[in-house]
Parts: sequence; C-alpha cells; structure tokens
Amino acid sequence: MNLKQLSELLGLSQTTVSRALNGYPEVNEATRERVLRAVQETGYRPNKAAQRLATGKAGSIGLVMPSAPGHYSDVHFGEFLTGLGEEAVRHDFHFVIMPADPDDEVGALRRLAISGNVDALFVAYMRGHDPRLPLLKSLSMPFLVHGRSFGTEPDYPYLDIDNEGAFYDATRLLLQLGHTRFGLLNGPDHLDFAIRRRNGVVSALAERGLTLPEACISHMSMTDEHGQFAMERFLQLPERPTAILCSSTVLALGAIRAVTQAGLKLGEDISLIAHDDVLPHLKPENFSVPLTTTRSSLRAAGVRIAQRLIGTVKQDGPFPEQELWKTELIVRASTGAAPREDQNFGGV
Amino acid sequence: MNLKQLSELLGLSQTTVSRALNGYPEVNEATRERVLRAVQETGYRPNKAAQRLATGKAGSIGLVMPSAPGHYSDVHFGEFLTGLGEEAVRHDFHFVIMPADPDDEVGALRRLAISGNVDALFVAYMRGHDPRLPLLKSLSMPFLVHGRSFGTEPDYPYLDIDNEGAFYDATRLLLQLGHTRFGLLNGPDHLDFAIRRRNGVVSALAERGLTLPEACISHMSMTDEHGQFAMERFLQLPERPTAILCSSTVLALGAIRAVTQAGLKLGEDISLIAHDDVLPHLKPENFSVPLTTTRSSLRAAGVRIAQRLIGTVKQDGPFPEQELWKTELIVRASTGAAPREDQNFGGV
DNA sequence: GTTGGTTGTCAAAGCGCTTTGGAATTTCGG
DNA sequence: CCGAAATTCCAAAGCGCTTTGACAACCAAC
Repeated sequence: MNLKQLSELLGLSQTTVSRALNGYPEVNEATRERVLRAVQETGYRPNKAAQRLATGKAGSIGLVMPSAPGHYSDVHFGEFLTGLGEEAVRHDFHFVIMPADPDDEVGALRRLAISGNVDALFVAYMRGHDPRLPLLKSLSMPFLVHGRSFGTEPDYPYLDIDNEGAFYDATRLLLQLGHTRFGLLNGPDHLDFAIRRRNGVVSALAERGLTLPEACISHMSMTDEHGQFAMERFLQLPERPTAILCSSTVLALGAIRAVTQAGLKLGEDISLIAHDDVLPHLKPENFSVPLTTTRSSLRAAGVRIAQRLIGTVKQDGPFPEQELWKTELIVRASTGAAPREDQNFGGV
Repeated sequence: MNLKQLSELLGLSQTTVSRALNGYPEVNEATRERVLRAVQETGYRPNKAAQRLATGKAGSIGLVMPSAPGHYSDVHFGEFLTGLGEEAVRHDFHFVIMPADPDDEVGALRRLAISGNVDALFVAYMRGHDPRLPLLKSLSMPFLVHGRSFGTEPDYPYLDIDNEGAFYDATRLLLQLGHTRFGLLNGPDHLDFAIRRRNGVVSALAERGLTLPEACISHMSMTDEHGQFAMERFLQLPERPTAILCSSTVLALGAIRAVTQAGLKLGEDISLIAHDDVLPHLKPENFSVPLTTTRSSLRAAGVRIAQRLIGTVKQDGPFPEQELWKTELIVRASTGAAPREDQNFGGV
C-alpha cells in the first residue's frame, strides 16, 4: 500500500492525502478524518526512504558509542541511551550508532556526519579542549553536546549539569559537619565533568583555607572495583580522610565495600557523598547505609537532549542553546559529624 | 554535487557513471578509472536516501538493545556491538538501535521491523521458547539470531557457540583432576546459554554417576558482585564444592574475591574454570592466578554476524544458515588436582 | 453583478539514484 | 567483406513521497 493507491482508494489526490497526514491546515477536517480512518483500516505506512528523499530529512540522530573499556562505564551510557530512546520513539526518530575506538572519536564522528544517514549529531564524554568541537562547528549540521568542554569557549549548544556547584555544595555540607580531611573518588581526569567536580571541591575547601592533597584525589573509570581499590588506598594514608566525595554511586559501591572491610562505619567513621545519576538498579536509598547524594537523572537528560535535537531538526524550536541543570543535594545516613580526633585514633 | 552533475562533468550518462561506481561489468576499465578519479576530485558522495528509495535497501540492520539493568550485563553487550560495528563500517552499513524494556522486546522488535528503517534484524539474549522467534519468522525480513532458543525447533538462522560442549568438556577436565563436588555460577536461568551450560555440566557429571545439587547452582545476571555473593554462599555449604564452573570472567572476578577472602587458594583449595568471552579489559591470563577458561570471542561473533547479515541483504550469499562454534579449553593455573579430604578439612 | 478573498483540492514537478531495454560501436569467425 | 556476437554506452522510466502553483468553488462585500 502506497500513497498513490491510498489516494485512489479515497478518490482524493496524493497531495490532499499527504497534507491530511502531515497536519497541514488547508484540508477539511472531515476529509482528514476520512483519510485517517482509511490509514487505520489499510495499515498504510509512508515509505521512509521516499520521505527522506523528498524532505531531505533522515529522521535520525547520530552518535558515536565509545566501544573500548573503561570509558565512564557502560551502565551510565546505557541509562542515558534509554532516555534518548524513549523520546526518539515518540517522534518516530531513531539513532544511528557508530561504535568507535576512543582514539578515533573525531574520525568516527566525521564519517557519521558525511554518511548522509543522520540529520543531527549528539556527543558526550566531553574532554577538556575537546577536539570534536571544532569539527562539529564546521559541519553545518545541528548538534548537541552532553556536558561541556573545559577550556573551550562555550559558544556551542549543550546540556550539562552543574557539576562544580554540586560538588561545591556537597563539600560545604561536609565542612559544616566538621570534616577537615577530604578524599575525592573521581572519573577519568581528562573528562570535563571530573575536572569541574574537582574544582567544586577545591574551591569549597579553599574558602576554609583547606587544600586537597594529591594523594586524596583518585581519577579512574567508574567501576565498583576501581572504587574499592582507590578507597583502600585512601584508608591507608597516615592522615586518612574522614569525608569522601564520590563521582558515582557505582564507585561508591566499591568504596563502601572497602570501608566495611576495614571495620569502619559509614556515616560515623567515614562520611560519604556520591553523585547519583539515578541508575535504576543502584538506588542510594537501598544501600545498607542509605547514601547522601547529589542527584540528577541521566535518563532525564537523555530525554531532554533527544527532545531538543529532534525539535531542531523538525524546526519546532526555538530551544535554549544552553542548559545547566542544578542538582539536588539529598541528605541520608552516609553523612555525619566528623569523628572526634581521640576517638578516631583511639580505635586503631 | 550529485550524479547528474558528475555525469555532465564527465560527458557520460548517469547510467554509466552509476554502473562504474557500483562495479558493474559492462563498463570499460578506462572509463571506470576516469569516473573514480573524478569522484576523488569532486568528493562526490551518492545520496543515501535516493539509493534507498531506488534499491529498496536501507543499508542498515536493526537491533533491540535491552535497556534495563541486570541483563547479561552491559560489558558483554558492548563488546559484541563493537564486533558488529567493525564489520558494518567496512560495508558502509549502520545499525539502528532501539532501546527497549526487556518486558517489551517483542513489541520493540515489531516496531523496528515495520519502521522501514532497517532491512535486516538481529536478536540476542535468547530465552527458552523465545517469543520473538515466531514474530521474526512471520516478518519476511532477513534476520539472524545470536544464540539459540531452547525448546524451539532450530529452523531459523543462528550463530551460536557450543555452550553445552564447552561446559561438558570443562567439567570432564575437573572430574579427571579428581573433583567430585561441583558448583556452577551461571547466567540468568531463563537465558538459553545458561540452560545449555548447565546441561553440559549435568551430563558430564551424570556419566560418573554424580549430580549437581540445587544449592550448588546459582543463576544471576553476570556482574562481579553477584559472583562474589554467590560464591560466598557456596563456601558456607557443609559440603562445599571444590570445583567451580563459571559463566563469565566477570562473575569469576567476584567469585575469586570471595575465595581469597575466605583464606582459600585458587588452584589448590578451589579449582575454577570460567567461560572467557575475550573481553579486552578482563584477560584471564592477567588474573593473579591465571584462569583456566573455555574461550570464544564475543567480538568475533559480532563480526561474523554482521558479515552474514550484510551479505544476505546484499545477496552476496550463500551463507550457512546455522553455525555452531566450538570453544577452546585453555588450561591455566586456576585448576588443579582435587584437595585430599583430610587436607581439606584439616585446614579448618 | 462584478470583485476580491478564502477554502479545499489537484496535476505535475521534483528529490537523486538504479535499472530496463535498446542503440551504437567494435570485434571476429567464416 | 559480411553478419552475428560482444562491448560500451545511453535515454527514460521508475522508486514513493512532498511541495509548488493553479484552479474551481464558495462566500461576503461593494
């Protein structure tokens, strides 16, 4: 069943049927309903390829999937993708995913752009001075960045969360609770979010004249294993931190294992705040000691990004070019007053 | 630059240029080279949408990505996807990925099929009596299954590894080493591969008149955490197993943590064989005690599946409908002779 | 009763490619 | 040197949709 057949069946022209289907105003409501009913009955579906050819729109957005290990960890990526997908399905859009070595992100992105298969691009895992940005700007294809690129003029469309603010606030809370020795379990140090989160911590500490020693910062890809390992190292420091900031609940999972195995109590001996991407299988309230978190849903970000990107392609706009989402700081049981010094050392 | 302009530039007809580009034999070699050179110089790229419309081929294969947690674990999926992608890029194919709740796999698959965006389908994470199979068969669209569906007549195209054989062989090796008490750390019990692996173990044991008690089987999604947890339970059994079969190196990671923490020695007190999907960041030879494994590369399977699927679409065939890959059994240090009974209990 | 503005519809012209069915040219056996 | 076969190329017809420009038909207004 194609448009021609359908229009013959209805005794209408292809033009009218097409317009009825695409919501143009110049068609009689009665006619439109007749058309719609016929579509129902015949199961007519417009041919995508023909639509693409005629409109020049592919109805798809492209993204590069980092296919190597240790890359912000797959669970986060999958969760984000789910959000994107949810929204895309609603608009009958789809994505084209190009898996690529992180070494060849730029090349993969370029190939995707010129493939003619997509009409918008999405990029994530931004780094400082990200080399994809100049490419994207030169491409004359709509794009949207998840995150930002530290060190590049923010003159591109992005959606980001306020990573610096989140970790600044979290640090301030811990300072108010009397903590003075901090540790930071962070994502890979080349990634933008990790840079900003560290800055947030550092600047909150600086306000109290405190610093964050190198030994108390750990950058790693965000798996629970790494979290455990890094936390173990922190605990062996002569002046071990009592307050931990953690870039992901996944990292926190490992870190808490280390804390427990060292015979320490979370929320008493060690306070911990983790960033919560709202991963459905890792709820901070379900931890044996519920976690204090900074929260921002990764899936919601995916939905929003799909919305903006699809809107841009369909010229539904205008959308704000740049969005910076605030995070929530949610206090649960993993944070408490700093242990008194004598108590702290008396236990050893 | 489109075909018409290019052909005018060359003083040839569109037909000839098109044929030169698509490798048809009825064009003079000299002409073909002239065309190819012009393509280089002008940077001409055929319009995908027009090709799709004219040929009826979308140049893409569709797949449903399980977007919920606990689903065979993302690392395996990512690794497989990389293989698919590698090969797809080579043929200028791409995938369309539809994220979907595992509850709605069938619906998602159907939507993908009728979307008109793909000309072949790929499915994985097969279950016993998988409901997607009837749908696929009714769809008159090429498809390929990774794995099989226990309980369904194998009259569909698939690529699978010999899961049963792999675990049968592994079990036999452990039997030969004198082990009599076995444990199985397996994937989710509704998944086909898990069913077959269990069968492999059970039938090898049966040959010696042994059985695998329910308490010594653990089905779970394959994360290291689950592996650790399940192994801890095994170790608390009154007659704890000395030989462990493990469906993934990821599970093994956790299991070994449990073994070590119990003060036991891998390869002495406990022997373990894991299935190795050749995940690049989890090499069995790099474990502190190198792992004995059954090996089959997930990425290679991805490459092969893409090859077959693309070949089918392009009618490059014929390909074998069904492939069953043998696994390799590679002995390293995690397997050893069964501990003597007195030794075993004397240590406690 | 003519003019002018809506409204609802249509025929036809693309969009950029592939492919069919010839037609022109060359090659070659007899 | 001729007719048939092989080689090389082309014009034109789609593929199924969107969109332009025009045209009836209808209404209100002067």
